[in-house]
Amino acid sequence: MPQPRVRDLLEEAILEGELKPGERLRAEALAQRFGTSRTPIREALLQLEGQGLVEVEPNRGAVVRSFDRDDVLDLYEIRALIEPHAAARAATRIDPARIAELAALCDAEDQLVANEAFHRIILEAAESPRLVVAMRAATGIPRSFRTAFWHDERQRAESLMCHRRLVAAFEAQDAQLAEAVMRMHILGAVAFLEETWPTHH
Amino acid sequence: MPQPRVRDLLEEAILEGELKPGERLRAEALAQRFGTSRTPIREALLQLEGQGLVEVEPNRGAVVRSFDRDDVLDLYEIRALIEPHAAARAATRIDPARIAELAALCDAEDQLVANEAFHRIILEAAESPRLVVAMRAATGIPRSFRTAFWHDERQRAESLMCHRRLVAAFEAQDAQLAEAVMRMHILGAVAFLEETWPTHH
DNA sequence: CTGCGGCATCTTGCATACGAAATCACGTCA
DNA sequence: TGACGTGATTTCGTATGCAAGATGCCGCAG
Repeated sequence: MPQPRVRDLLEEAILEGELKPGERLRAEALAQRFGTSRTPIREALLQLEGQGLVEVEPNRGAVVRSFDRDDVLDLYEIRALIEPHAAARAATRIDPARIAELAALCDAEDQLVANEAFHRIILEAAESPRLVVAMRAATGIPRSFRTAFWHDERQRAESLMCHRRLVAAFEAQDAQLAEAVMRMHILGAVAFLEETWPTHH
Repeated sequence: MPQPRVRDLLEEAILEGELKPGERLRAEALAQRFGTSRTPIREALLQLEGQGLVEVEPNRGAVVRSFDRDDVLDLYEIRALIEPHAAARAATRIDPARIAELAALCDAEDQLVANEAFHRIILEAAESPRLVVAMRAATGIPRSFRTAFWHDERQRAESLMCHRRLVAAFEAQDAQLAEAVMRMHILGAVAFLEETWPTHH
């Protein structure tokens, strides 16, 4: 097991919300926090910039990217594009063991974490390395932006239903169905976002 | 204008084919080449890794990514997904000045360079920052892999026709048409690749 | 009271130094 | 002859120093 790299620790800190959007990231402070020097921190920040999690301006430092309504909708529009495609590819490539994992995740305790794992497994099952990097570059946001979903009973039920339908589609190796369900799943999230996060602020 | 960053010089060198796929990238040698030290080189390599142009393995160094047939087809499959979407968004957002630029590019001398600019303008006109980074992460390959297109007369003619049709679609702000033409355009390239680059090696 | 200029301080960007891991070469032993 | 182990050399990863650019504060003039 490789020791945890600074990049991953920093990514986790941002996704967990310990470092908040808009917050200035001073290299020296982060170095102390992770018990290392500024060099690995700088490298991590540059990698995370390519992932859209931080913004680095030359000679002015890095800040955690801020995500307003338009950003998040933009992001989900790309998910709505990429993930159905990934699901379609996965339908004819995924192996039974993975399908079992997906099925298990439907009954998991922590639905927030389970949901992430669920989508990641499908993305990887698409067996398109480029698709993975495209998603990574486009879709990282702090989890706090997604917790709203899991507080709404109807949304949670619909999500779970979609996941179960996806498992069924994979078992039947039905690419069209998988694609359609995934598109509905993502667009459902978009609609929920637009409802609960109205324009007027 | 900011001075040319090492990252861009290195990217150019790879896209131009000066550094060939599979070639080992020793930090010290690159540092001398660009008249700098290893630190900026390391940072550039990590950024380009996120862009899919190089592969960095811990404690073992960086290599220019090799692109085999499957890689390139995988890449074009993602273009076929993203660029039609970008074209559809651009159709209702692009301003007339940009359309004029696109029209001018159809008559440009260097079709290889003009083609790149053409697609970049459309991508930016989609006004989706996430879409831009997704494309960048997914679609960088050395230009040598694309030169084949411009040696085939029929392919060149079809390409030019698609470009002109796209300009017309933008003038009419017809998102559906723009999307369809762009999809045909990219899938045409895929078909050409599959013809000219047969599986049997 | 407000806007501006200059100085002190802080932060970044790059170069360099040093320890650690990997690679390579060579000699030994089966 | 071939496989393996050991030492030398190369290359990477991290820490730190220093110069250049950015930030912030205070005083001054209008």
